Amino acid sequence: MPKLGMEPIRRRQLIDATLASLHENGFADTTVSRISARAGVSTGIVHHYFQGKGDLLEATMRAFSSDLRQDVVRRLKRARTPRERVEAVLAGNLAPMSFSAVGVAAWLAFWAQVPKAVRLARVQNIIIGRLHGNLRHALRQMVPLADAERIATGLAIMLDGIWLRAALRGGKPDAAAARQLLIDYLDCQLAAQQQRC
Amino acid sequence: MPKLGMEPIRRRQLIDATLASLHENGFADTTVSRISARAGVSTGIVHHYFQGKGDLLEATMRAFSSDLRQDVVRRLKRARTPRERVEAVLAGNLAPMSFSAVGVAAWLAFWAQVPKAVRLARVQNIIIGRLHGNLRHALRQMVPLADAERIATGLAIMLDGIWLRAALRGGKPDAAAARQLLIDYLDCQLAAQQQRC
Amino acid sequence: MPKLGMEPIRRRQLIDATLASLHENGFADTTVSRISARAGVSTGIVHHYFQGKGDLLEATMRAFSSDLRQDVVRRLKRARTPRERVEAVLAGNLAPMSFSAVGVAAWLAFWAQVPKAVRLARVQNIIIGRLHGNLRHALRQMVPLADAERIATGLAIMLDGIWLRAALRGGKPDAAAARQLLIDYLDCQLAAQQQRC
Amino acid sequence: MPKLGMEPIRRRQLIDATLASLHENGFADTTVSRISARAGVSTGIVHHYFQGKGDLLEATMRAFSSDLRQDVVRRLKRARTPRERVEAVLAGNLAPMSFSAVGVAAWLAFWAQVPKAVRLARVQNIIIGRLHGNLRHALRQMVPLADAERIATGLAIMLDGIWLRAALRGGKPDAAAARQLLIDYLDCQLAAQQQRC
DNA sequence: GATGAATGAGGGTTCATTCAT
DNA sequence: TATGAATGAACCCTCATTCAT
Repeated sequence: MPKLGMEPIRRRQLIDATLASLHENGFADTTVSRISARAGVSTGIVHHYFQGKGDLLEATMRAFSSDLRQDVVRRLKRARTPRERVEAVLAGNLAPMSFSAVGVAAWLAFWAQVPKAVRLARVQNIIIGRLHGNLRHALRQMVPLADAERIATGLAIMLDGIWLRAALRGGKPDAAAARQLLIDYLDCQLAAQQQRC
Repeated sequence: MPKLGMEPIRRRQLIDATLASLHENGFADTTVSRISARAGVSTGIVHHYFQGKGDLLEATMRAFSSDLRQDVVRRLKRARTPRERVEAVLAGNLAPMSFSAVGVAAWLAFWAQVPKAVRLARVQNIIIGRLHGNLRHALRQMVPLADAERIATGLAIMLDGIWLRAALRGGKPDAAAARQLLIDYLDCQLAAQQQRC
Repeated sequence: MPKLGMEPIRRRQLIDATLASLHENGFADTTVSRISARAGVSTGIVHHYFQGKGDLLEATMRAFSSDLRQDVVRRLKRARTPRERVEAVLAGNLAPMSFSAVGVAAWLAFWAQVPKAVRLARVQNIIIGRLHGNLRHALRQMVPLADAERIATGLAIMLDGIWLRAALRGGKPDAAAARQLLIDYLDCQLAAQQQRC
Repeated sequence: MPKLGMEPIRRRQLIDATLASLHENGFADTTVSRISARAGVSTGIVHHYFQGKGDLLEATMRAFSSDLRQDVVRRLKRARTPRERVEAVLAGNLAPMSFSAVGVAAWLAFWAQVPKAVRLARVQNIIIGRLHGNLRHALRQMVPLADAERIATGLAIMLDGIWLRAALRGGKPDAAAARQLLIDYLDCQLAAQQQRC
């Protein structure tokens, strides 16, 4: 008699083990057998719940981005003003759940695969699009469209730089300093825009 | 007498082939045999001029960073004012020689190895240190130290974000747009600082 | 459920194939692929059941020495007098199971690795120690300790010479002639010792 | 203008370097490049003075055995009685020049190649033949032929066992202890033979 | 559902040998 | 005579994947 409902459990186990291994071993040393060992299952199981290693990696990237997204959405719902919405997006991208040692390390590993892995590139595009969209939409209510576009791009790129640096430095990322840098950029740009009017 | 003086020639050939392969095949598929094939030599030659694959990769990273550095230094020499010096550093980091499709792709590949490759991490730290130092030093003559520090960090992180995005997008990087973003950030910060006085 | 209990079977298969290859191809040409081919399995399997080639070689040496030891122990159990015990040790070291064309060839190959392979040296030391101990203990009951020591050493060294010669000559070792030589040595020494009293 | 008469010098350099490497690195790690490095010449030179690595190894074995032989011959010339001649042969095989850490290590390495290297086997056979011949001839004048044969074999095999043990133990071989063992064997056998008459 | 035994292609690396100089 | 650049085959080993159980 087969155990029922194991699928979501096993998938999550393997995805978590993949994230952990990306952080601990790096992409090159994240093998199927290491992932399954960390998940406490056999190697064969990976191909039972995923089509292969590539599929597992893609699922991991999606799961991670989905977590991040949900956090941002939750924060956006609580935001009352456009400014609060911008800050909600930034805060969501710096929340400890995602902006962690494991998170940034895994994400850097994914980035490096994007240029050659079409499936991962697709996920990456969606994430970038969502981030830009969220920022643009909120900023649009504070400044003209062209400025909103420009500032959104600046914030998004700076956010990428922040994640990258966090991954390169290792250790627990400093969310406070990161937030400071972004808010500083935001304030400066908004002030300059005000002045031009 | 054997052929003499082949070492620098072969080393450069292999380094160039490595850069090309990182761009074309990605890090995972950059194998010794692919590198040597592209360089038009046998696989054995790699171990004749380098300690191994890891050594070749490190040498490639160093060579690339050295090229970039020389470009920056050359530009710094021509700069007359502090402002020109800041712009020289930025321009050097966006010059077509380094900020190219091949360059950013290779660099992303290296970034991904940094967390697990101590040797590459060392190179990376030197580069970051140099970039921050150059920016800080020039800015120091325009604004108070604390502000110089802050703006230098902002510019450096944004520069990383820009390279990352360029690598993720693929194709020829848009240096003009990148410069715009950085100059915009710089001007905005300098203006804000002026106002506070 | 996968096939269970394959480990001891496969290990023995591979160890036997290693012994055969050492005899047939010599140490230098005993490669993982030749061993696995002879065992009728893939090359990968070697690293499934052993840490690597070195581990397999060590395991082979241990298995061989263990076989030899068990034979000696069995014979020692049947021996009633000290003299019978000495002969039991010698006979065990000349029994067809170990003192065969394959056995002596493999053993010569191992000897040659001992000076540079710490792991194998360890095994070798244990074997030598056991041989000396067994001989000394039995002789101790026939002659004074100093003589027992001396005769044991003579027998052990002669045994090594016999195995070495057998390996160098090739073909089926001549156990009868070897036994003759050893018994001759033993008798001569015992007689001389008697006379001195 | 070519340097003349380099051949014997270079050959000897390479042979000495080979012996040294066999002792230091073992057979498996005695490569052409290590040998030539130790001899202070280029790798190509080996194939200039020898047909290849195998030829160099054979030449090394021959040179070593030739040295040993000359030492024995010199001692035999000085021997006045049959007994002195037996002892001369034994002493020659235990003289520090050959019976050294380097010598026994190199010799063990050669032994291991004998079963699969016809050329080396040939050299080995000559050496063994010479040793047996010398011993037999001297003993023939002291005891009946059958006994001379038997004792010569015993001494020769024990000598092999002694060299083998010395190689396995490492460090400087103990010639005195070895001589003791052989003389002890010789005396015992001669005494027993006397008695039988 | 789950195992882990088994495969075999492909990885980096070493090495004896050749050859232009 | 002597060099060392260059080759390419063969080495050990790792790995994603498959499959009988």
